[in-house]
Amino acid sequence: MGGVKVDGRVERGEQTRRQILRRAAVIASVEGLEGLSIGRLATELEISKSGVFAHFGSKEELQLATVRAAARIFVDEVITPAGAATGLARLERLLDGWLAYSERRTFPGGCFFYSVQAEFDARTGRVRDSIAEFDRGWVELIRTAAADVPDLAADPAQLAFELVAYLQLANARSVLHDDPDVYAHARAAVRAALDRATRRA
Amino acid sequence: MGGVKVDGRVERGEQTRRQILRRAAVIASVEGLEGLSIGRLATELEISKSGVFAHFGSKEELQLATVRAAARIFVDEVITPAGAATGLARLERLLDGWLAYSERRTFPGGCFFYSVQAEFDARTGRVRDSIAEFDRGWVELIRTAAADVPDLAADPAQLAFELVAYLQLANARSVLHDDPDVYAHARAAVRAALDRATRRA
DNA sequence: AAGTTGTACGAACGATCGTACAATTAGTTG
DNA sequence: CAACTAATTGTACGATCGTTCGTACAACTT
Repeated sequence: MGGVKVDGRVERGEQTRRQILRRAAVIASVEGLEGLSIGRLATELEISKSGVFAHFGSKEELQLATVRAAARIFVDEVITPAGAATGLARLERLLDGWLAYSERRTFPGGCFFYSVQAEFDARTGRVRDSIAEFDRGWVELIRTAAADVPDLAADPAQLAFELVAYLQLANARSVLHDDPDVYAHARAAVRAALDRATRRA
Repeated sequence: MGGVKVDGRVERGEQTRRQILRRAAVIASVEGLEGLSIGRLATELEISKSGVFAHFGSKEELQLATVRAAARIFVDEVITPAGAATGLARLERLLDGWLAYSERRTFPGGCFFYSVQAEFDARTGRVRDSIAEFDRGWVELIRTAAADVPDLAADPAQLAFELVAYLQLANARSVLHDDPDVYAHARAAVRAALDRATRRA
């Protein structure tokens, strides 16, 4: 497809940009999107500070681009692997995929979005808005997946709330206490909730 | 008693200190404990920057004192009101008390500890340790209260995990989306979980 | 009264923050 | 080759950060 125009300069620039954003997402999952600084990013990547800055034009744009980059990683690691499954299988694969994504520390600070949500939830501005929108989409995805389970004996929205709660707390407590065992609690809670919601009357 | 020694200077100092910490907890629930700056604190309270600093000697000590101050508020608003209740009533009062504490925005950024946990969970140091210890104590309190429910038909640790998960997600989503309705989801989830765990075989 | 203690202050420190802009380098064209 | 363009750099700025220091003053002790 139209990949004929290959300007080596632009290509290199985009690669640098990807490299910056990858590192930015890693840092932000630990230090937050405010703790993420352009100077530190430059030092760690051995790029000039102005070189980093030029790619985004402002810190807010860097933060927004970092959120988008993390969202792509999230989709690749959690949503895409669920593939074309339907019904209960799809819901299970999404939940299992999320727990695995959190547990394997795709981001060193645990789930990127858990970190930045808590950081920006009480603020205003475009960064908060983009984070909130992503969260809405994720919960809506789980709710829809739940609603697509045949003969569901529960309110999909209520079930989605409970399921997402288990995932979030497992991530939070595992990071805070260096305790991998909480994932077992989360998996047990997920299994029990799905059993309840799918057992035939 | 023994409150006979009343050094007016010390008294005034302690009042200033309390005033600083009250504001610090409010700010930190929105901006985080790192976003909390001594200069801003001084400006808002109309105290000199060095005056604020002198009370703590370092930013880390200010952060630690802020965590302790927030912990006292949390105890006053959530744990003390549960009073001397026992069994299921105690567990219910703790959970309801927490949801009310979050919902009424005792701290403008929602639960103080949710905010700072997410901020410090992947870091190291005394601030993170004190936050982690507080969280351990809270979950342990819920687990113990659950274990004290007569004829409990569930593993207390597992039940505590699920209950705390509902509380945390309600707080998180209500702040992020300015949506008070999530508390209804949390209350329904809590009620259902307690019903399940206490219905007689 | 004189001396001591504790709080609060103002000024300044070096470091780092985000940002601006001109100069430079590397790659693409004619 | 020169002309052009896009990515990157160096230098500098004003602001703010946490921190240090010497000082002022009120309140306590003797």
